Amino acid sequence: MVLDETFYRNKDVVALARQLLGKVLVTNIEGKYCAGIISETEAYEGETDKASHAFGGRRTKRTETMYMSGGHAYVYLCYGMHHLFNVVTNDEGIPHAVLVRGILPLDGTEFMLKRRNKNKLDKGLCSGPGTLSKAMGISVLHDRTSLTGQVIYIEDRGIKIPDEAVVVGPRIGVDYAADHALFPYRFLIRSDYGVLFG
DNA sequence: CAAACGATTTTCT
DNA sequence: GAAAATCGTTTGG
Repeated sequence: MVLDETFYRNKDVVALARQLLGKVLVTNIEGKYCAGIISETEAYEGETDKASHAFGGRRTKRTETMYMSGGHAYVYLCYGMHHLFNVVTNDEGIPHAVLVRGILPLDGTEFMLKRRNKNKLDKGLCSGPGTLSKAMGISVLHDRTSLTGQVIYIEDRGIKIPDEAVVVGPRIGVDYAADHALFPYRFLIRSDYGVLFG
């Protein structure tokens, strides 16, 4: 089934980040169908989170997307060259979001390889927030896209990730957030957990 | 209006 | 392991 508003409006962004593991991210971009299992996420707890763009209730043209109601895409450019894909959560006015940092290729891998200029499926195809966006065809053009539409959405295909297969730890690349960078808001599927490729 | 910088990736040593 | 690539957003004058 396709996840709907009920899922995205969850008030606990950290719990939602955990629940996204094992869900399937689908894109229909440029007429190409691609899908992958979400394997790594990070929660960004809006106004109270130093690592969030919306810390302290900051509202700018860019961060405005995060104040939308849960179930929209927040995509922005990082380091001048990487498009990072986030899922906006909670109700309108509350800037919570989950950064998707990694997926495991499922469908449309040929398109992903082409977009990434690669020949064969390797571990690095979609293993970072920038590379997965590139492989899936997601760019800043998709900022504010509804995740309950046809272009980008997330499905539950019944894949369950047990707690013992999940690694929880501090977030990456947010050292500037001092103590908040240490919060255990990062979730990833253990690399040796073989639901997928064994 | 100018300057600094970042929720990163790739490449080279 | 280190460093470069690269540009929109944000911040300060």
